[in-house]
Amino acid sequence: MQKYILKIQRQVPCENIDYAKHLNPEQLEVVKNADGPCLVLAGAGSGKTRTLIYRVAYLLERGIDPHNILLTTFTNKASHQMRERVEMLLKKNFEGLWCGTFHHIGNRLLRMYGKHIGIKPGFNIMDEEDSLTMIKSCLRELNINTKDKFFPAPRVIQSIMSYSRNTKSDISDTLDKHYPEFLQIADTINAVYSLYTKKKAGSSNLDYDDLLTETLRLITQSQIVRDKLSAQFQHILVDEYQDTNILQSEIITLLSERHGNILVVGDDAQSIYAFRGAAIENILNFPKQFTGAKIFRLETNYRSNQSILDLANESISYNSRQYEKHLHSVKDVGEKPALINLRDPRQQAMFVIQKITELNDEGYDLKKIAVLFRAHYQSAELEMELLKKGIPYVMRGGMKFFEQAHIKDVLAYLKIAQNPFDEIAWIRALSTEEGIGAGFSLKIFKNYTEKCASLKDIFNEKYWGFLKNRTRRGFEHFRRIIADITKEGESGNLDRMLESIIKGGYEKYCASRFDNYKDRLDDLKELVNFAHTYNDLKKFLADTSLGETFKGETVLNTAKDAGDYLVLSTIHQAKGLEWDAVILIGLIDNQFPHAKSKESLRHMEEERRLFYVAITRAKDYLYMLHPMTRYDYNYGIVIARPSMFIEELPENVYTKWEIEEGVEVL
DNA sequence: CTTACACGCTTTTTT
DNA sequence: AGCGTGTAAG
Repeated sequence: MQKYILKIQRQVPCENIDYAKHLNPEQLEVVKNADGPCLVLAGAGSGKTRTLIYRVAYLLERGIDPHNILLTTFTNKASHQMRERVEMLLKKNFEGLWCGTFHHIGNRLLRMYGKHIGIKPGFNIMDEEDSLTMIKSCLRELNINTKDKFFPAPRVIQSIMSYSRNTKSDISDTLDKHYPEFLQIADTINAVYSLYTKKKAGSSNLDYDDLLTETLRLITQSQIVRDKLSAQFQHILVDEYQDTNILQSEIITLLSERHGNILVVGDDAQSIYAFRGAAIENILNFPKQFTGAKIFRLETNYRSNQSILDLANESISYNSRQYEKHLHSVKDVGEKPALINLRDPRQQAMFVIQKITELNDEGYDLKKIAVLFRAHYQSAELEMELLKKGIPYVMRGGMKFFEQAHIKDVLAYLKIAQNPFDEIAWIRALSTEEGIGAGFSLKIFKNYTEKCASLKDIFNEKYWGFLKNRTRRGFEHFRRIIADITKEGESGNLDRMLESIIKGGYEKYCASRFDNYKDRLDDLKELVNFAHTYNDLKKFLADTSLGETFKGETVLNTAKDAGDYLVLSTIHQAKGLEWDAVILIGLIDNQFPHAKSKESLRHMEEERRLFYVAITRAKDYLYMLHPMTRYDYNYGIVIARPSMFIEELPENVYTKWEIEEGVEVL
């Protein structure tokens, strides 16, 4: 073999960006000197994203090739924004840049190199619901009596398995630490786990957790791949490091083996994902793990006024385990956060409405205001009032576009075309056919896997004699659709494939099954439009499964046409965002902190960090609301105590407001 | 075997 | 209040 060097022309490194002008000295230090292992402790609102973006731009300007940079983010949205901002800064596109969530990066690596560890590049990705369906079918197959009151619900089994995988511990460990009541059935759960693993492999499916565990296995087991990748990634940058888990930290450790340029950014005070396996130890132990690591601190807050920050600092000081920080604001003292006691959730909703109306009149667009809460159901009353008053709003999170039944039904057919042994997809698609329900779907799929060698064999009559009447007609329809999409698929026409599913029968099914079928048909049209931008089925399906959004948030009908709308969000979803005014609702005991978190100090401290995250979203105004009653599904309306996160605060960090009802005659 | 309907149980947070 | 399971009818 002969080596041939292809010379790649690069622009001469020249500094176009005036870094010193755009960044403060703390940030500048990071941008210019973050070589080798580096930990950046970035307080809330300290411009951590900005710093990362400028660091990437700086590297690119110095001639580092984009494909040698790996930048991981927490959400898809964040990754798009980062890429965009880097491109805006340098006025150039960087296609090659590796930028995305760990799950995305894992997906990409496994498609490219999975074959080294026996993973087919055409694998499908299961979302949480798919994985739950598979767990249920495992339970059935193993003849486990799930009706026993004592037996954990499938959802619980799912979280046990997922948690143990994300923390790299075995099932019994997880049970011992977090679900001691199920310790005695560890064997059963292990049996479910191994069948689940087997089924997944058999149907060439990866679930979300696999995207991490298999990526780690890939670079652990294959020396060739590890060498290649660790040579490639000259610079690795990780955002939100406080919320990474042990798998993720091992992945980046291995990937940085060769060059050692690993820059992690985070704030231990904002670690809020331990419940799904995030290891706050990653950030706490980073200096120990990488001896000689440089530590940077970003302690200037550009977001909140000093009063809001004082309250935040006071609150977080009740937590024991943390890095020492001294966050200070560049803004004035500003207005003290308001603490408001309301009679009940309804009065709370009325207060919110009046307050946002006032703020609106003062010149704050609705978009500058957010209502935040611990859990989705806390927003029910408010949503009703907003609808009544015709105030446009957007609920962040909630049901995602690609998680809706009608979207998943249609995509199931495409998944079969992509990966003909995808059990979940078969069952899903078949179940939408008339005359075929849960029972026959499974029978048909079993028959297919046992007798057929390829998808073509579904057209071979000798295998399908056992189907009669209605079921047969349903199956024939299914075959016709498969035939159509296979044909369209040959020319790589994704939108035509979708059209043949929708027009070929799903439309009718949709109308008969859903009463809001018109909205759903509109969604399907949008799906077709979205598909039009793709020419690779694999990529299209991966993007849809990983929750790549194309509409941004689900904008409610009321808000669709009104350019301005209020944001409603869980605190988790509000991470990384900011608003001029933040209204925190439902600050009551058992809801926030959540009842289940009171069992251990660890959980309590995580809840307090969540409270900290909520407070530090606010720039100018912060309203903390606690109604005196709440609705309990066992007892009906019950008295609610204020959250301990409020009660523990000294009274000088907030202003108490008294509510009096005055009658306004219209 | 499918479908329709009623009851009862549950509700944290999510890539 | 909504979903999933359980039951009875087609």
